[in-house]
Amino acid sequence: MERFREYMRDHNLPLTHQREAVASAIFYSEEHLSVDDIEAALRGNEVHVGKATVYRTLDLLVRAGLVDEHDFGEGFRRFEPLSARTHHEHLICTSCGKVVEFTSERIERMKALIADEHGFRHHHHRLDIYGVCGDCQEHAVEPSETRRSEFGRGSR
Amino acid sequence: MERFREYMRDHNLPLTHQREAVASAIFYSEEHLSVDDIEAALRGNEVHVGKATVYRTLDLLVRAGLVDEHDFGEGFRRFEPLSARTHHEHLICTSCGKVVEFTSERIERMKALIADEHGFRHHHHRLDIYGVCGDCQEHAVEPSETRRSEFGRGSR
DNA sequence: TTCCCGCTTGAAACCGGTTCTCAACCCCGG
DNA sequence: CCGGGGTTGAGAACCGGTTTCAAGCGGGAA
Repeated sequence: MERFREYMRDHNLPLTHQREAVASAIFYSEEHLSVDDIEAALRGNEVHVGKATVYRTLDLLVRAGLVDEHDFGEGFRRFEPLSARTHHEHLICTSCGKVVEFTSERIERMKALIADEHGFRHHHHRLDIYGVCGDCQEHAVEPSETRRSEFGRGSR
Repeated sequence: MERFREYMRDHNLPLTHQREAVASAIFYSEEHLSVDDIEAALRGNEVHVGKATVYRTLDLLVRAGLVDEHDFGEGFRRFEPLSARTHHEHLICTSCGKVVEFTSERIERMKALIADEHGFRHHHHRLDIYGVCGDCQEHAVEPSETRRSEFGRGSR
């Protein structure tokens, strides 16, 4: 949060109530928030924040390198604070939607290697593993072969 | 293509001209096709295929496990035949959009290991590496720090 | 402190991909 | 060849996300 204020100062950008509200909503959450989540968290707050401003502030935060943007194939994006934590990958449960994070030093090294091999200047990457988490494996109907296609297209 | 007809037969689904047209458009292409690409390829054909049918048939093919669906962050989906080829990952150029495929036995092994570690029953995964390809590194303006955020949100 | 200008904001219009609706149509078993 | 249930197509609806533009602020200047 302090880093956010610092960034705004350094770039001569006005620090409005709306921007602070959106930023704190993200920074004080451990979740991967959707725009809906953020709007819900802000509802009832003393400062009202419109949808457009939420999107604009998220853009700003992503550009500032303070927030990371994800697409889990739900049809909309999710955001998470990129505090001091290192880059990490995601394990996504196709049954309940739970997201578990993990890191792998070996994958970090491998991605650079592979990009090199193909003449690419590596920039960033994304590794998402989809599966069924332990909880869902227990008290769940046997996952059918259609499970995968039911997940991932969202509700649009 | 034969596997497609087989699937339809086995599931008692009518094999219409439209479905055959869409299926062959995909199966006879080596590219990652968008719905637009598919419609363009079908234009001028003797059988006319509506947009809705293209989407419905793609759904069908994905569910049948004959086609794979990708989201490269362009704002729309792309599809590719999942013939007999093994699973592969993607290297995506953030400058020209070129997609290079690669496989890595080590990654295959690692993903299973990681899923296990967290109690997940692994199902599928996606590894996309974003960077700048060799061609674009040469005759391109020096990639600015904003390049990443400009890419990935599509043109919507 | 007050003034002022430029950046920010919000509501609503807009956009483009995808899905839904429903009447007309076709595949296919009988 | 018939009949009916699944399929099709045009367009409307839907839904994230972005743009528009008039009104409103932030914060440096005076």
